[in-house]
Amino acid sequence: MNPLDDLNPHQKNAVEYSQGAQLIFAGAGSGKTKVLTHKIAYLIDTGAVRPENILAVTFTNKAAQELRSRVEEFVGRNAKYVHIGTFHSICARMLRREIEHLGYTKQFTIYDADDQNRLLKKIIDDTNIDIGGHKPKNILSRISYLKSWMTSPEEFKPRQGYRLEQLVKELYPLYQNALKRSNAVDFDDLLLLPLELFKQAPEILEKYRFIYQYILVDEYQDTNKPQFHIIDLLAKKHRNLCVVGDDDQSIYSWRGANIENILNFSDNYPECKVFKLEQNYRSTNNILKAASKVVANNINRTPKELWSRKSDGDLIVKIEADSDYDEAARIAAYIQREIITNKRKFKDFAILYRTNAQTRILEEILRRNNIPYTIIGGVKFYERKEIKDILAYFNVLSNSKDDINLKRIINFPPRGIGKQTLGIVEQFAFEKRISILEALNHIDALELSRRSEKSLQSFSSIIKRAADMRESIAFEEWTRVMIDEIGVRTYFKELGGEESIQRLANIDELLNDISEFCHTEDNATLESYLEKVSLSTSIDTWEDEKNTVSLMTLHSAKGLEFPVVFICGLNQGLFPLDRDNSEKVVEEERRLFYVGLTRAMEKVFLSSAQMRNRAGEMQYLPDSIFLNEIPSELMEINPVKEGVISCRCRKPQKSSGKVSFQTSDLKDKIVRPGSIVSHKIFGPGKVLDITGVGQNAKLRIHFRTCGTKTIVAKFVEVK
DNA sequence: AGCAACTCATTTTTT
DNA sequence: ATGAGTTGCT
Repeated sequence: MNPLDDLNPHQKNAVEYSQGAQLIFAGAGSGKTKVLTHKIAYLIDTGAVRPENILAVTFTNKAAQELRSRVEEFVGRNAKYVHIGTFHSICARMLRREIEHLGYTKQFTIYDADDQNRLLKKIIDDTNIDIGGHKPKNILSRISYLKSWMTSPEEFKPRQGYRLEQLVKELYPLYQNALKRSNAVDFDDLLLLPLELFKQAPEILEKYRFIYQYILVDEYQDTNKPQFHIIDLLAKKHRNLCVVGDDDQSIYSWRGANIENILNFSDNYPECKVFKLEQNYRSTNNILKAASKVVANNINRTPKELWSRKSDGDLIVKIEADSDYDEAARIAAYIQREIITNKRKFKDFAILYRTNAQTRILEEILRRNNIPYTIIGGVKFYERKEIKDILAYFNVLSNSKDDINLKRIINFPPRGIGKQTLGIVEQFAFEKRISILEALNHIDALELSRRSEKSLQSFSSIIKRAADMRESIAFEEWTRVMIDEIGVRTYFKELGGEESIQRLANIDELLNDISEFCHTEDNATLESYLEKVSLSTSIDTWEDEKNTVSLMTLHSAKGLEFPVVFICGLNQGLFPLDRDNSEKVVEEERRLFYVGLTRAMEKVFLSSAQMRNRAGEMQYLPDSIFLNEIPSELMEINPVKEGVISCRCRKPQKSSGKVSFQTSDLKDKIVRPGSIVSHKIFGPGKVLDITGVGQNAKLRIHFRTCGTKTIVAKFVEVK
């Protein structure tokens, strides 16, 4: 197929224009990915640019994969040479090659939120700084925000009387130093260090300018300051820069995304040509009208008019529920109704919400109704404890300075290295200015009991053996041997119980993942695998062909489309979420709502619940102001009456099979006096009486092994 | 050193 | 309603 075929005139103009800077305002569903795909193919096809000289930056790895496979349809194997990836993955790859200029080694570790948290906590412990009630996580998010605006520790001016800001001022430089000492970078560093590199070594900038002669950036409205500078520096010479975005879909200002980047693009590239794509191919007209009306309430935007040739379609359905449970039940009922009356499949539905905390109830109700679902987001696979522990071994093997990961595993599985022993080693390492792993080479110099010394020796030799093995066997095989060496499997097998079985299954899943990686990646190494792991998100691993309902936050839904979309929790305080009610914040929430509405192809359901359980207490919340912004003639309220919706009364049933490893088991324990239960330590026993209800009820249990004890319900298994 | 159970605070969104 | 951090027992 020709890259200029199958395009509307506006799309065609945008594809054809390939001389210099270009700004494409692409409304929701206007064929943005299509234009990017065709444009890359066009550049290659016409011989204007060689595939290896094209850089395309997308928002998620999934989008990158999709773009690559669509380009492949045009240009075949040439697609392989196009540089396509997210800002973070492209920067990580660049740093892997060049970071030594900045005093790190190529084996640097990418720290995730949990690693960052451990690192900051260690600093707080070591320095005895009193953080008086403030949480390390909050301090970190402030630091991250400063970094996303490129404010250095020295430049940051805390306001008088703001304790949190004083703490940030104190801890930010220490945190930064600690990262470097650990040969580690955080997500913000991935964007900042390339800029540092370009400044310190202009020849490297030249090199990449030479490689990336034509640059395309997707979702440009959500780029932040460092991202802007990276692109700007790279593009400055050839000035072949095509940015695509939609200011109405800018939803990441809280992490430093700067909408001005797109609104003021022509200030930096005065020669740029502006294109607008306003024909929507995704949604029915009613959906589009509603979305346009909503977003028109925002002041800070470029005016635009989305239109569609599609029919009006169904009205938007407003679901008015009594409670959050009722809301979930009604959603479940509408899904079943749509499946029966309109022959839809489970995978046609997405349920979108503002906060991850809303998943729990939805999950429970869907499960009770035998509706298969996949949760995108929440606890990610690679963040599970047992997985992170194994990955910590891998990280330590790659980067010997990584004390944070080393501390995770020095006593996992338990080998008798406690606080005391670790403290001695840490102190020694601190004094000698070496890493903990290096300190283990001098065990004899430490004053330790025979026992502790032996434990440390055994840990140290596991690491040494593993390091030696890396030389001689391939990565995939090495991981398998490693997992045996570590003894995690044996540990969980001996520990027993339901939870251990799940953990063992997850470890197998990890091995499968590694093996798949090794068979798809050209040169799979420990480092390249770790990089993939640290940069992958739950959206990236989402299998869209699986026939399940998708549950995710509105943020995660960006860039996706579904025939039927539910947006739930449309209550004032929850969506828009209240933290401070400045107009700027409401505008971003409104854009988020706009993003949600425009995900839908055929049908939208909007739900609110009068009463919701928030942080353990019931709250009455009025309807979201956003609901009033949709013209009433486009909406029908509770079209199906109460009697029809009865599924919430249904009895809990076992799930219809494996839904996903992210789905946790519903605990339907019914305990009464006389029930036989089993305790992990004390074994089987008979319940004598019960005080309280639910998971925290206290049970008096007579155990065969050790007589009568009082145990909290959640610690026993019902027979 | 290790685990069971308590207390207390906690709900934004994520690369 | 849950989880993290911590205590207190073995």
